[in-house]
Amino acid sequence: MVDHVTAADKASAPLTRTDWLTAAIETLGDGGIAAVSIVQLANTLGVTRGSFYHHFTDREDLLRAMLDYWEKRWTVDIREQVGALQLPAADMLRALVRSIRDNRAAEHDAPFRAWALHDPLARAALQKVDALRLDYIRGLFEAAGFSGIDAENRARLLLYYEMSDPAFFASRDPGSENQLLDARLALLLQTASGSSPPGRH
Amino acid sequence: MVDHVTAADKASAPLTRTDWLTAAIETLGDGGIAAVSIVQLANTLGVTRGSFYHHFTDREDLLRAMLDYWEKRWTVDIREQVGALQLPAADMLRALVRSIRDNRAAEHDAPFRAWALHDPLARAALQKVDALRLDYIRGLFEAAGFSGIDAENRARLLLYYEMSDPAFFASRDPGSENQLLDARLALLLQTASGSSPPGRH
DNA sequence: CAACATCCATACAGGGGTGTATGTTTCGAC
DNA sequence: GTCGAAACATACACCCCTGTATGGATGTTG
Repeated sequence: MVDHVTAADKASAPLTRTDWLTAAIETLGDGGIAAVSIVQLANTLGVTRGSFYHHFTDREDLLRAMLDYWEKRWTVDIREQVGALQLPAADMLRALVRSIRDNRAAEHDAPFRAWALHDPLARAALQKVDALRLDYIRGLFEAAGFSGIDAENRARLLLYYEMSDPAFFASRDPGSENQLLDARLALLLQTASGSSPPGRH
Repeated sequence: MVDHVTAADKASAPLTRTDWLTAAIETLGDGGIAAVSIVQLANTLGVTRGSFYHHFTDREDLLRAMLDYWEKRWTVDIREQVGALQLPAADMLRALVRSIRDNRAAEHDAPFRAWALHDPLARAALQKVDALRLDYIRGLFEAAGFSGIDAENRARLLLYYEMSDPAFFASRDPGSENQLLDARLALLLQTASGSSPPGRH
């Protein structure tokens, strides 16, 4: 989404390895990993497959490059959000959720998640990213005063919500969306001081 | 002599449309929708493609049948779980979560979810099932005394957790798993601090 | 036993994809 | 200007898949 491709459109601007990469990731988002075919990418880039095999050795070479790119992109983004604000944990959680929504993170890595379902390479990359995200969120909840199982639960509840909601029930009006978010954060940041439910234990 | 019409294994037991269906769904779980090819299914079933085109008109005919089967299976399962127990809502929620885990529901419909990402047919079926599930869970939270945005949030938090956790961080020891579950239900059934506790029902 | 439908095999036509080997153009360096 | 590498085109061999047309086997029924 970042690099405005230097117009490999009309004039003969020579393509780079990154041009193929970004085109492949975009195609992954549109049609899944099966749609990431060399001929199709060559068509959208306006060249033939001969160009591809100059920049990559294999199709697997491209797939690995896609995963590396995606993985590093997310580790970088995480660190940005970590270092950016110096606020109370509750506010940082709110900012994080907003950032996830604004960047359409859930929609963006859904195809990677689907890909990882049947490809060990993609699964390995995904597990790294997921672990990083959960660690960060758990740390925020711990900074907010929770610990142990409680922090773990709250972190997972928040992570899963933000990753799943756009895929499950997409596009509600932003008004009720914000209301839901506020109430949700209040619930997840609530201490166990009140009445406890009739659960065993 | 012994004509158990069960498994089309060795002798020439004629295949049914359902045999192809279940084989297709199993293949979907193993390799995704791209792996659901007629030749491959014919190989695993021990016949040629000629048999397929006797039971189905198209590949799309098979895909639609898979979605119908899956959709109806889940509506049936939901109704079973609705009518089964007559307990307080909190206990029914706990039973529901156990059922989801025991049936490996999340793992089972992950390939459908991935499929729906790039196929409008699958997406339509998935949205029906998701809406049904959320309605049911929200109803349980409303029976537990929550309402409006609060019930909606709690229902989604629980649904997303159960659908996501196996895919994100698979296979933890069952001990801490149960601890997490208890604490999570306690959190989701907790009332706002200071307000009057909700009577059940 | 003959007619008929069920179930499956075989053969053909076509499309789309990967890899590889080998030209062809373009452009900068010396 | 020529040499050579970069960037791409072309052509070939091969694989996997779909759809359709047609034929063969098997059982059931009157």
